[in-house]
Amino acid sequence: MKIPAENLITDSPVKSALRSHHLCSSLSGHDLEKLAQSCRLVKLDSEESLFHQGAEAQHFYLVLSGTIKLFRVSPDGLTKVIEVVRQGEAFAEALMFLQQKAYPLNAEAMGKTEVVSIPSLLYKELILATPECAMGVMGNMAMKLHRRINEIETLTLQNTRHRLGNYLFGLLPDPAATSGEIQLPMAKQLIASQLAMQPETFSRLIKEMKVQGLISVKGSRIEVHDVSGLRAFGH
Amino acid sequence: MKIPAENLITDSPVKSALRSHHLCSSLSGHDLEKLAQSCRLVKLDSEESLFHQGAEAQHFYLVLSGTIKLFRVSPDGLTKVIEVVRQGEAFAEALMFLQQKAYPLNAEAMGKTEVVSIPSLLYKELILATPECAMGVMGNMAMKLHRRINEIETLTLQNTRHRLGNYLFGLLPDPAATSGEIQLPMAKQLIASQLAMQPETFSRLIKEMKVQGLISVKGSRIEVHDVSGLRAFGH
DNA sequence: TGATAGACTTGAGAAAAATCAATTCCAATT
DNA sequence: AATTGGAATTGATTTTTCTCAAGTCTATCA
Repeated sequence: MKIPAENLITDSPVKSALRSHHLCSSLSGHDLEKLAQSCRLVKLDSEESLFHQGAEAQHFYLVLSGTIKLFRVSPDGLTKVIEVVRQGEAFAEALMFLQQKAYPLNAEAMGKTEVVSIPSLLYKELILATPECAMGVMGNMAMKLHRRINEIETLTLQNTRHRLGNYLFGLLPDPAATSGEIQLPMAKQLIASQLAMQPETFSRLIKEMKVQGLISVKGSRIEVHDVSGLRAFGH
Repeated sequence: MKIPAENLITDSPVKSALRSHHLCSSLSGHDLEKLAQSCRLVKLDSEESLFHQGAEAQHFYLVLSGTIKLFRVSPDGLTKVIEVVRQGEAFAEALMFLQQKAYPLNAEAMGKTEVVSIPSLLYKELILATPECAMGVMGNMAMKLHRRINEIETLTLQNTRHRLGNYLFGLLPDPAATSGEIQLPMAKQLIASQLAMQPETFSRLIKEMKVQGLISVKGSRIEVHDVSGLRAFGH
């Protein structure tokens, strides 16, 4: 299952984006190639429209860079934003699965944005051609769903201490051990925003953990000395 | 597509649970019947085990009532809770889709719990037999995913005002109108916990909205007078 | 090497939200 | 109609978290 280096180099951004998305990752190399050839890379300027509600839905989309706003416009001209789709996410795919023929909303770029336009019909054919592939897609979606549920559970934890403790605990390689080492997966401010707190609060809580002897920190590496203490952090 | 009343009456809890779950709702009446006949209703006492890690995975499950704890046990005996599955949710289904043969974790009831045990093999057969059905399942999963993403976005909104405003806004029948009426879908304390705030805070914020003239409240019905004000509540 | 920008940390005060403690309200039951 | 229990509201107080402002640290680049 190794991919030769030369393929990686000549890989188009479109193809590698497809490959890494959960809707396409279980396609065979051959099918992926075929699909990629029918996809188009669409570059949008800020506020440029991608499709309008009511238009025929023959494609679904994957955001390569930038952001897409999905919104509805009522008869009296007011708009409701339904969803904001960020890099790496797909949209209008539920539509395809549910056999709907027209887009029920508008899509418009927020800032310069690149999306991959994927032909729904071909995608469905390829997915359904092999049962393994269809199962693979469902499996990926099921896993994503479970992960989302966990994220939601973390966020509904009462206070910031709780959330941070829980988050760090989740990063431990072996949560059953009494100690371990964590590599933070992104900038601290980004983690803070994911956990719905300010960077300052994040920093202070980390310090508090240090003072309590639960952890020690070198840059983005965190050494956890007391796993159960970490879990209990903030009651 | 009407269901005769007598069917509804004789409907077993198992069958109606299956029907209303997104993994099964797109099965035909006939297939659903067939699947339901191969399912078992499993009643568990508190702390009773459903399956152990390493056991052969021939079923996936749907929680009818109560709660299931999914956890792993490390060599040194410490347990890590991976997920807590509540009423109405399925578990071990990702496993099935991904063709894994053994459960990678343990499942145990937290309090008296009823689950439906669904045979993976039969389910897969039925789902794959008709492309529409497979598509339907994927569509449902895609929609669920989008909904979760929205929930997460609501929860990462900075403050409680924001979250409540956003939540109420989402309940409006016509978000484009300047006013409208909302029926709260559950007890206020439950909504509060979903929005990660205390019931008292919920109550106070509702009052604040009333004072500002944005809404008026009669029990669980809320009349929204100023939709844009509601959206802007809390900046 | 020094300059610079961005990320991170720290402090102090303000604001938001939680907690604790009473009520009040409401619907179900007697 | 009175009783009761849970839900919801309200007030007072404490705690938590945010904000703003000032620094420090670190990596990169000329």
